[in-house]
Amino acid sequence: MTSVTREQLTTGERGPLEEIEQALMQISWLAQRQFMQLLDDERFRLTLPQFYTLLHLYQSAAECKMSDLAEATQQSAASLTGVVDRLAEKQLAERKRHPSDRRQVMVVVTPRGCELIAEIKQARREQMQAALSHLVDQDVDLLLQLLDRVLLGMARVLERGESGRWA
Amino acid sequence: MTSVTREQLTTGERGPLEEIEQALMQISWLAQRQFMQLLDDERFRLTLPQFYTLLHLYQSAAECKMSDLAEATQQSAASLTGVVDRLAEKQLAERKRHPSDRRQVMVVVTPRGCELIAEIKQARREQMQAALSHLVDQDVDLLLQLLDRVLLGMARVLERGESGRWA
DNA sequence: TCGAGATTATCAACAACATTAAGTATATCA
DNA sequence: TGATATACTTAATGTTGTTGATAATCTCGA
Repeated sequence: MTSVTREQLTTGERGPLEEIEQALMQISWLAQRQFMQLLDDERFRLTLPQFYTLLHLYQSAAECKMSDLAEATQQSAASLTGVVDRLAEKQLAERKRHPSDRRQVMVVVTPRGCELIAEIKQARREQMQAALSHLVDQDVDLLLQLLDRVLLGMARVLERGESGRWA
Repeated sequence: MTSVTREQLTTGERGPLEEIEQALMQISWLAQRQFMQLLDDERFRLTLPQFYTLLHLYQSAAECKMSDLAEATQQSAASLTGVVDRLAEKQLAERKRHPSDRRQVMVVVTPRGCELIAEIKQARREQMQAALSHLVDQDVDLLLQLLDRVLLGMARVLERGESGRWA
């Protein structure tokens, strides 16, 4: 547990934790912006919510309930309806009915959707490798371990945020 | 020497670089989603583009040209016009004329805007500390160094992307 | 000094999302 | 059966992103 000084509470602080926070947020913003432009390529023509929604379908083996998909991708149910509409129009995903509970709508990725995701991941890998090319193997392994732990922490915060709002 | 299977070459590969790429993109998406919800709090009522625009004004000491602001925040000039409109309505930023070149519009953050940014940074720090609380000091320093290098690499890719599109 | 061409920012029209509240269909259970 | 809960969609409004056109201003050569 890191100790917190009074200065950190009152003024601007400049502890390493805040620097990490700033670096992470800046990376997040830039990465999403870069990726948005990549997805806008005529080969793909996807938006960020469309991509992350399709990606979750691609990664989850079986079909996926709307409400689970909304929680996994951190979108509201109302937004997701429109996103899935557009994925279905493009024939990248399909809606099905749950056999026993007809209220539920199940979504699956189509073969065409799988292909597209694979192409996008390939393009993104090239883009990212350019950004990470100056890291040596040792750094890569270390960074990966640390990022996994950050991700774990963020997921945990999100879970807690479900019911009671943090902050 | 680790051997490379045929699967890694043809299908999804699973090298550490790709894992970093995936972890980074997932963190970016979640971080932006979390932060979007935080900014939606009644205390702030900002959107992500509004925040990052205001943040850049806050961090750059002097007033800022529209085109420079657009490049720094990675938004199109047309989008930025609307964003600055809304910041000005909320009295968080102001437009000025460049004295000698009257085509240019200079933007500055107001004292009210500075206060708001400070409050948001404080709230975000608390949120982020919850996510990073399980990292020990040593990890924090290491992670920071690595993130800085990632950021550097991404900025460099962005610069090159100005003229010729990557990927 | 005048006018052609650049530069800078804005506008207009449209699609995609986010949010909120209301609505519809289905399930559950007393 | 009827009340209530659940799962999803719809509708209304605001913000952002894209593209192409427009307006204002500057620069520079004739």
